[in-house]
Amino acid sequence: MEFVQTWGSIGSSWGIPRSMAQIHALLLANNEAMSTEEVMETIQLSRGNVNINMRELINWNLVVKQNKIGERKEYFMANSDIMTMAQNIVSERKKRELKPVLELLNRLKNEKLEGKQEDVTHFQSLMQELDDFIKQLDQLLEIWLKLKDNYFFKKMIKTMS
Amino acid sequence: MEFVQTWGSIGSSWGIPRSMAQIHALLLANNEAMSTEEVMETIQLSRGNVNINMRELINWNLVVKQNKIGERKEYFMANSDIMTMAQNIVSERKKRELKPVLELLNRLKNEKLEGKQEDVTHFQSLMQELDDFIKQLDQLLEIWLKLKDNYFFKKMIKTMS
DNA sequence: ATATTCTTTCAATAATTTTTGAAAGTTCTA
DNA sequence: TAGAACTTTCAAAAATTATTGAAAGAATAT
Repeated sequence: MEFVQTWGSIGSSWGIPRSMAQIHALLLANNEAMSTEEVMETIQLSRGNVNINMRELINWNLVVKQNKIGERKEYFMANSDIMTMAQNIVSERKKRELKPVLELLNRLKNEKLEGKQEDVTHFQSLMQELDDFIKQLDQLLEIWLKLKDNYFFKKMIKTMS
Repeated sequence: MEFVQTWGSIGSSWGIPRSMAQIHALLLANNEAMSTEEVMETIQLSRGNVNINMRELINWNLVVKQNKIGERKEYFMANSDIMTMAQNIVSERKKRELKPVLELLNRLKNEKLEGKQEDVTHFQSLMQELDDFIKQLDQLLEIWLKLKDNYFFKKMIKTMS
């Protein structure tokens, strides 16, 4: 329960709904799949809340539906591989937040602006810098995903820290 | 203004107050230091709001105070190096959010728990996995900070993407 | 076809977070 | 020392976001 609460408030401070993070934590901690009812009771959330956030967790690929044979009820289970979990969270937020920013930056970078030449230049080079930076960050993430299981990479990380 | 608005809503969706991000964006975009009054007028925020969020930006090392000679008023300027900016944001959030989680994980990892042996083991290995993961992420960030300007590293990033 | 069991929806409500602005505080000037 | 210029504080209000729960919708069994 303490883990569930903490995970919830961390999520919350990063812009992820508290309940969504709590449900995720509960499923992560739980050895086997749980039904909506079980989740509702364990962390005291309404049916609608669990339903909506569970769907979101499924969208993010953090949770999968499971059916038990002979039962109509749906059960849910978290993907328990942490790396995969992180990957999914990163790629989901990238999709939602990185792309729109890049579009804006590129548009503003090239837009004709009124004002003192000096100010315009300053603004446009800021746009350029931000654009470069975000792209570099994106590449770093890609590399990490590609190399995370690579022997030499792990060794390098160990050596360097 | 469009940049300010967008930066504001991105900040907001990552758990950073909208006004704080807006003020930051405005100062970034502006070639020279601005006074509280100027900020208030430009983005229509109350004096208190600007004051409080400006202080926070200073805490995060994203903004510095400046004094113009012969003037009593304080002026503010954003640190315009994007890399430094990113570094400060990362280290600030690390300080606030990473440390508490690591403490929790370590405590729970070692705590005696009641329940089925199987479940306890599952939970404890989750704690271990999360702990390892967060540490690895932290190391990756360190390496990035160390190597970001390194010629071979940049080349590697370029090659790999 | 109807009942039963389970899931989904969404308008209303609640909780949380952010923002305001007026008053108090500070610093400097004359 | 009073007064002007500026900054800080924080209780109250506003805005935003999350949650509820009852009703409607599906799917299956009898």
